[in-house]
This record gives sequence, structure tokens and C-alpha cells, in this order.
Amino acid sequence: MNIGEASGASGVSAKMIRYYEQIGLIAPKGRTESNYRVYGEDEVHVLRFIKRARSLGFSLEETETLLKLWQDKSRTSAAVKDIATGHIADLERRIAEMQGMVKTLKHLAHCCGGDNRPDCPILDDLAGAGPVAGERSAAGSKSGAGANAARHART
Amino acid sequence: MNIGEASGASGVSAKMIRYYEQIGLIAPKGRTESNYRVYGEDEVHVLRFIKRARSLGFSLEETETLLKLWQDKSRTSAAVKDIATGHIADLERRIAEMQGMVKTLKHLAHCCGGDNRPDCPILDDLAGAGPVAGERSAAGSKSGAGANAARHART
DNA sequence: TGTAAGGCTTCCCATCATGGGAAGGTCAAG
DNA sequence: CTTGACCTTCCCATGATGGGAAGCCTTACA
Repeated sequence: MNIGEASGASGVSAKMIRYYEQIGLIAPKGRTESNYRVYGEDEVHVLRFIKRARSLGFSLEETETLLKLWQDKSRTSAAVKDIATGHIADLERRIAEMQGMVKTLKHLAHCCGGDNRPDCPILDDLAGAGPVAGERSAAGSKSGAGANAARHART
Repeated sequence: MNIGEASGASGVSAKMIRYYEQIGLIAPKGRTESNYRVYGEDEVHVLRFIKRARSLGFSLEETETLLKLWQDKSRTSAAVKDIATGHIADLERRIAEMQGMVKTLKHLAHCCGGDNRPDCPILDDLAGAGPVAGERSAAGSKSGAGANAARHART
């Protein structure tokens, strides 16, 4: 199987397959005489494993650990569960952060006329004009962590 | 005011202040003879504006637009509100994606013994062993979009 | 058998926002 | 006058992915 076929069979782009190889996550079964990568069913299975793990939000580093556990027949399910629960906590923390942003933004947008006039509570808030109608909680009170939290949070 | 003082007064790191200058988001009031950047209250105000926008999850591109609107006295609040509502929708989409992941992961973790034995429904799922007890919905059924969604979603 | 299309290879670059660090100039306090 | 704390610019790294160029290989078709 060529890289293109392996890509089609796994749903992982050829570009990514090469990248995963580069970072030591997977290796082709071999190479043809003309240096083409050759894959078998096992490799495709690994690629699908990676893809599924990524779709559940695991980082490539976590995915690598999970992959090793998968291939280690003497693993304990506790080790796997630890990674999963840690990841769940991470996701929930990020969800909470974003929900804080949404809460604040909805409040501000609600207070904003959205008309032809220039007066805008959203800009007032950003400019540090102080609370619009009530508190400046949500993402506001933890702006330090929030700023950090917002980092890389964009698709 | 030096860059260090402006950083302290705004909460934006000196490194970032220089970067924002590089991408044209802000400029110092001037330079000293020895080439040090000099800032005034206005610049600090802009930096705080940027920081607040970032803490609400706006990208630097969106922040730039908001900044221009803030400085444009003939803006309409509708233009600002549009950006905010678009951003809210974006956040909510990403929140929903992550919630899907959490839902699936919690189900899998719940089904996993977390003990000394190697049997693990989490690995079974990743390996594509099919649904553990019920469906493979949540992040699973939209795995294509999910994979994309997971991208850059990590702090 | 020649050729054209498409696939493969490697290599470099871009993204987005941020931090780290080196090499060297400047300033203020002791 | 030295020392330490600043400042300057420049380069590199992150994480996961895509884009594209230059050049080789394979397959199908005339």
C-alpha cells in the first residue's frame, strides 16, 4: 500500500502520515526500491487509532502514550484511565473558560444597541470603562489566567 | 515610560508589546536618544484594551478591527456587535465540540475498570473495536469535523 | 515506445500568539 | 567606575496542520 492508499484507508492525510513518522509515532512497513513508503493493514490500524484519539482531543503526546499502552499487553487499564480523566479535566477547564467569555460577551452584546449610533457598551468594556450594568465577572475577574487561557484557543 | 513600565501598567509583557508593534497594532509615542521605546498613558490604554479583548478570546485580527472601531468616532455599534456575535458563535461551536469529546470520554472512562488488568474499553474504542455499550456518537459520529476541531484547541 | 498525468519524494515556509535566550548597548545606584 | 538591571535586535521553539516547489517514478493510453 502506498501512502496515498494508506491515507484513504485511514482518513489521515499523507502529509500527516509523514509528519507522524518524523516524530516517531509510526513507521512504514518498509520502502520500495524507488523509495516509496509501503504500508500494511497494521499500520493503517495504527493510523486510525491516532485519528480517533485526535478526534477526542488528545494531543499527539498523549496519543503516543496511549499508543504505547495499546501495544503493551501488560498495561493496566488504570494507566489508560488516568490519561483519559486528566484529559477530561483539561477539556472541562477550557470549556469553563470559554463559557465565561461567552457569558460576558452575551451580556455586553445584549446591552449594545447594534444600530447606527457610535455608543457601544462592548467598546466601553474593552476600554476599561468599568462594568456596564452589573459585574465584570466571568472572564473578567480572572483576566490574567483568562489571557493565558485564551491562548491558542482558536481554530 | 519605558517598555518595562508600560508592561507593568498594562499587564502585557514587553515581548508582546514589541510583537504588537511589529504587526502594526500599536506604536510607541517615540524613542529616546538611545533608542528606547517611550510610552504615554494613551498607549497603555490601548495595551489594556488589547489585553481585555484577548482575555475575551478575540483573535489579534479581531482585536485590531475592534481597536480601529474604538478609535473611529463615526463607527456604528452594529459593526462592533457583529464582531462580538460572530465571536460568540465561534466560541459556542468550539464549546459544543469539546463537550462532545467530554461526553464520549466520560462514557468510556465510566466503562473502564481503572485497575491492574489490561482490558480497557478506552483503548478498544480508539482501536476501532466499535461501540462499548451504546452508540459511538458525540465526537465520534462527526469525527472528520472533530479532527479539525481538535486542531489548535490545546493550551 | 513515447508521452502525459498523476503520485511519490524531500525540503522549506506559513499559520497563531507567545516565550526563551543570546549578544550587545544603556542607565542608575552604590 | 563597576555592577546589575534594564533595553535593543535577532533567531528559534512551540503544536498540528496545510501549501507548494523541484524532481523522480509509475501507470495508462495513443
